[in-house]
Amino acid sequence: MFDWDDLRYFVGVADAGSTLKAAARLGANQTTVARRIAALERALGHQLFERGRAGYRLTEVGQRLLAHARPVAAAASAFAAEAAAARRALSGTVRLTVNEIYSEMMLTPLLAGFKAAHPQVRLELDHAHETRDLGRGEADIALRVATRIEGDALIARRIGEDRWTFYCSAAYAAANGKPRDIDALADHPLVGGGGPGVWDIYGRWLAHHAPGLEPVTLYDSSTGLLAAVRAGLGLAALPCLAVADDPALEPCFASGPVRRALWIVTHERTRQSPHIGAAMTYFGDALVRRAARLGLR
Amino acid sequence: MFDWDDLRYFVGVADAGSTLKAAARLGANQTTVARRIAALERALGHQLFERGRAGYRLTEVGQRLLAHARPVAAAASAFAAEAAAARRALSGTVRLTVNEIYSEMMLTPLLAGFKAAHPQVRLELDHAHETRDLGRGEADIALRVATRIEGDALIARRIGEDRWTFYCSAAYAAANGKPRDIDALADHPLVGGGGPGVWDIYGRWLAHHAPGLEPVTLYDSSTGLLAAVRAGLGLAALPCLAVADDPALEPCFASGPVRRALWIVTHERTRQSPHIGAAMTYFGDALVRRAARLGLR
DNA sequence: GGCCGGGGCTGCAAAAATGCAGGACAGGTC
DNA sequence: GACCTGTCCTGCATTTTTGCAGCCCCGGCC
Repeated sequence: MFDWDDLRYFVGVADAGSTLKAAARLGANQTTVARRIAALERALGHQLFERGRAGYRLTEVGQRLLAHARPVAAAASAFAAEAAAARRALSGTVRLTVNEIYSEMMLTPLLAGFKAAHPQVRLELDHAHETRDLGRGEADIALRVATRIEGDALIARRIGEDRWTFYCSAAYAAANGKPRDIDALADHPLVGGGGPGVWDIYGRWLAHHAPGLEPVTLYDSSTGLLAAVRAGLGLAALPCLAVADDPALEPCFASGPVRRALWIVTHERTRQSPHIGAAMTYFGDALVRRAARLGLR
Repeated sequence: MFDWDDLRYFVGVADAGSTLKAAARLGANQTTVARRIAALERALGHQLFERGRAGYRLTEVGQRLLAHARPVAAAASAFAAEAAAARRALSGTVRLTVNEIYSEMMLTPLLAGFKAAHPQVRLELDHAHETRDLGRGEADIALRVATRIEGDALIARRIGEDRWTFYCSAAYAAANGKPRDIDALADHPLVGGGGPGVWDIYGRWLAHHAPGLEPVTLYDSSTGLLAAVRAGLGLAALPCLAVADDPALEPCFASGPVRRALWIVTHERTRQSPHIGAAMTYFGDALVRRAARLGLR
């Protein structure tokens, strides 16, 4: 019987294209990766990869077997996520996943209050770009933008509408004035990027409504994007819920009708845990109040 | 990250109940099994088992995680089956799974002819009691009893009806006479068993139609059951398709109306392979002819 | 044409996993 | 009460795996 752990290397090398890159990603040594692959090939009786100077390329058999190795990898990572979730549940930790652009302005000010109200709960903020699977236990609570939340056993509470508006810094507005509509946008420099989750929405809107316009700079993080706008580098479309009360920013004009809303979401199974329930209530209440204050119900 | 291979030991110990039994089943040393479990617990940060004098008992967390470990094990064994199927395809091997009671009389006489017609094909006969999953590549061709074949991409060819009749040996009939119907059955000794697949059908029929009757002997294999009937030990219900042309056996009376049929089945994906196609045609044709000869269309 | 970087392979020493033998212990059995 | 049997754990020698340090090869670039 082959070593199940070798499937990790199999998938890793197939995805990375070389044992060197795979080793870096898997946190192992190139030699080890090459040897695990060789061992797996010996055990299975198949050559999985074609060795070339350019790297490891899947053989036909390898390709076919890879399709069956992926489910193993998926199941193994689901197992790991479940173990992590159980560990959090036992240690009173709550993992909250949220795009960082919403995190800084909306969540950070609430953390001290939450800590004071629930001193025994440890909070982990997860700003990963990927969407976490709550059903799998990859996170306990998520802040999500969607028209509505779909999922087997997800419990979602609506925070408020997710309106986006073009913003510039107060200093920029004083020096250059503010555009009043899309057509005036061409006379102002645009700052783009913000990472997936922001640029997905913002960039797609730009491409659709103002096809000629190119941002002068692209940031890969939303903190960078925000900092650039605050520093007066130019304009960017930003979610009102997150930045409407930032005194350094001034709204120009709304970027269109609102279809989406921001939701706070958890999983039915994990909501029973008192820590997670407490966090849902605390952050849910506070965020709903915030949305009402900003007129974004 | 934990070692995926340790999940094999996790599931093994959970099922076996002790590291010693698990080690025997997994073909490893008890010490190794215990140490792999300890390593997994360390990596996951959870105690999976309660150690006691009587063996390893799952903790609550262990139970919960076991439910997520099983899918990994299932995916891994599907991967192994796929690799084995690919190996067979490349080496020109065909694996045919069939209950042994059908195998001896129906298939064995055909093997020499098949070998002569297709000398390059290696044939593996699999008499396992479990049903093989053709979709997973656990076998290439199956002989199955069913009212109809259901499955995603299975190709099934009907051989003939699966009628069952009570048989005894010619010598037994000469000495004791033959029962003409169910009611006369009580005056004759019954031989039971035959392993799963035979006793499932035969035993359930007995329990339903002749509740008081107990077999004098139970065999766990169908070769044993057949040999006992041939030796004149008593009567047994047997599939006509398999034994109707056995000169040593005499039919008594049919055990009921026929709902099921015997099918030869393969998977769409594997049928493309010339070896498997050749075997399907050869055995399918020969078995259909046999069924027609015995009047069991 | 020399140089550099990505990639793979080999030899060797260190580290880890494995199997074996032995020991302990609880629960039956004669 | 002596004696199995099934179970787990520990210590030690052996085997296997791993990581590191070189070394080779090839293609692109200055």
